[in-house]
Amino acid sequence: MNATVTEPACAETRPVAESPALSLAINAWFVGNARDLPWRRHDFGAWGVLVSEFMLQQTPVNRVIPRLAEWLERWPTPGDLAAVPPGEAVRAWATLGYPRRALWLHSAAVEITQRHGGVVPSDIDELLALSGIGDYTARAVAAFAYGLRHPVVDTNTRRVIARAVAGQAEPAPPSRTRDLDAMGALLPLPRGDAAIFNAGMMELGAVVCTAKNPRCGDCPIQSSCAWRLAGYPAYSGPRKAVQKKFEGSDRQVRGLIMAELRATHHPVTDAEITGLWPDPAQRDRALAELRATHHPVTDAEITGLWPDPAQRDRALAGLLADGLAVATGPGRYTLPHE
DNA sequence: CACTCGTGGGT
DNA sequence: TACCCAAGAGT
Repeated sequence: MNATVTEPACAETRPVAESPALSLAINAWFVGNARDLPWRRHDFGAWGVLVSEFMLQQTPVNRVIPRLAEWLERWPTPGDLAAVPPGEAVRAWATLGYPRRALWLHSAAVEITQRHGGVVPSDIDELLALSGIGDYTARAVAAFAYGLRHPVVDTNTRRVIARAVAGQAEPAPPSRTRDLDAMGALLPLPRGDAAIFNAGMMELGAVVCTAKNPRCGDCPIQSSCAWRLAGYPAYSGPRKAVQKKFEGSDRQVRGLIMAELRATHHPVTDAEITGLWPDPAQRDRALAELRATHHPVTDAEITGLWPDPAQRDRALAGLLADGLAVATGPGRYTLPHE
């Protein structure tokens, strides 16, 4: 690590890379140009950071911000979330996408409550043991919530390293050890500087060194960027797998069923209702009204969502297998309520 | 490892 | 219009 650079520019593998110039320039830029995002507030807390990281997995910042605020207002601690049924988390997740994350976040809250006394752990391995937390999220929480010195590598960081250090237009396919080593070699020694550098690399990749149409003229490291110095060579590596078309896909059907499930509610028992109000006639009228809008999703409704029976079956089976839907009776489904 | 998993904005 | 892309994780 941190070997002193004694060779001039001809050492092709690492001329600029291990010089501290990169982190110095990026940190200076980040301090002056970082977006004012909620999870960067000093008092945001580890739970808030963890929730934000779950939401930010594959969902853009702008869509996360309002859901995150609602979420933390409703469930200010892991224990608050752990106390409600998982379906409530899925409903509050709304249209952020990939609703399994809501289920996993709920599970993580339960695990934090049970195993860690309701305190978000700071240890990488303990974080990795939580549901829905992988290499990126574990390190992000440790670094951003607790200020610990770990390399944090996301898709932005990988792209910045590929360009600025390796001189390539796009990063090679992700490789855990190689990516962590590459970032680890660039990471400043002081904890605080390391945390800023982790965030700064991500920020640079998010707002300047973007996947398409990078704004190289605004880049704080343009003068040392290996990609620029090489004349912006085009990417020549393996082609990234093209995302399958969403329109008409099983995924779209899942999404439609999920939207229906989010609009439903846990079936209330007669006993619960009896306890709410003394007058039976009034109870029945209120219940009839509720059933018109709040009821388990029925097979008939699902049939109306999509014409292809095979796709409907696959989508529903997938949701049941994932625990995003549960059967509450023959042909009746709701979000998980236990 | 390749594949799957939502949703919506940008170009 | 059809892609492309987005602070990944689990199987």
